[in-house]
Amino acid sequence: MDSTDDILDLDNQLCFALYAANRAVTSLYRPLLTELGLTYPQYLVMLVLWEAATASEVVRVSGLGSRLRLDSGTLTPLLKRLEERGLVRRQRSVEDERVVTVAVTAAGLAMREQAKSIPSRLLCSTGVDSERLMALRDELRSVLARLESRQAPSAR
Amino acid sequence: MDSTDDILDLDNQLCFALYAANRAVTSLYRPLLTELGLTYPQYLVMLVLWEAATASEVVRVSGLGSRLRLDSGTLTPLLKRLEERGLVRRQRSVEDERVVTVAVTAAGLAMREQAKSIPSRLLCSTGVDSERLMALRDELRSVLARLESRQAPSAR
DNA sequence: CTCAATTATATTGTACACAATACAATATCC
DNA sequence: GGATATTGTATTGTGTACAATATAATTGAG
Repeated sequence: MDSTDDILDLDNQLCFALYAANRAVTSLYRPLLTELGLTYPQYLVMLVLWEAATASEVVRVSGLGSRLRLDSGTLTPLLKRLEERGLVRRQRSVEDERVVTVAVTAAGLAMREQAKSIPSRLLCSTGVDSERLMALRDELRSVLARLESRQAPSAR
Repeated sequence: MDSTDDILDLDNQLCFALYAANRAVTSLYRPLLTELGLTYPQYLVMLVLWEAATASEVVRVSGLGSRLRLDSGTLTPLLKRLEERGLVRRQRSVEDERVVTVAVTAAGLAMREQAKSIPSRLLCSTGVDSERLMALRDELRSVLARLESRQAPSAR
């Protein structure tokens, strides 16, 4: 195997490390979120909506999308499932009928109390010390910011 | 907002940083892989198969799964699509008929030459220096190893 | 005022992920 | 050697992702 072959070596690749680590972490969340009946992306949506409810802010589908970097093709069916379960209310704006706002219901807000234990329980289940995880998080955020500033010109 | 609310703050969470960074990196690959007509997970499968072809090793579906951390429910349809395109050959073993081996065809091997340019082109498109990315990759790998050693006892 | 461009969301189709289950073949225990 | 457990892959169903397209409402130019 010559040196150019190493370039394609799977284990050398950042992409795969990210891909595998992401799925490993998601699978750590799975059992905890199953208790709430949420999937991982649903949990992320609820996090944003809980934050907005606390700050008394109105959230649109487009706002959720830019925050979570998801498009409407992903969010619309996800939000409809949360609405069917009574956790969320979708409402078309009266000023601009193109806009759909999303807010947690009382049941959705109540779920927040159960969700509060998740971050600390997850941290325990990793077996990795928290300073190291926070450093990793910061590095990921920094790289993400750089990537997004690069693709911004013709953003989705 | 009291301090316990911070725990659920989206931006504090490693999980989201991983989730978003993974999708951002995948979307950087997308245009390059589209030239080859591959999706990102298909590309990862091809990387393993190219490596195996070089080493003259036989790869099973289960081997692909443990390497990529994917199960047969994901791999079987993916491999069938690669087979339909003539990039891959699936063959049931004669010694043990439960086993299906997967290998690249001549066309699949030829694609490797085109794929060689991908890592360096991707690196350029990130705009992040490579030392930093390698450090991030190593840290992710290390955390992944720790997570997997924890969940290993009752692995999927 | 009206047509064109833009904006915001929804819909459709393809392709992962993964849990749950099915099923067939091999291995093992007695 | 036959019941039982294990192993390896396939199938099914649910839920994301995302490109491409559709639709409807708003904005803006003339």
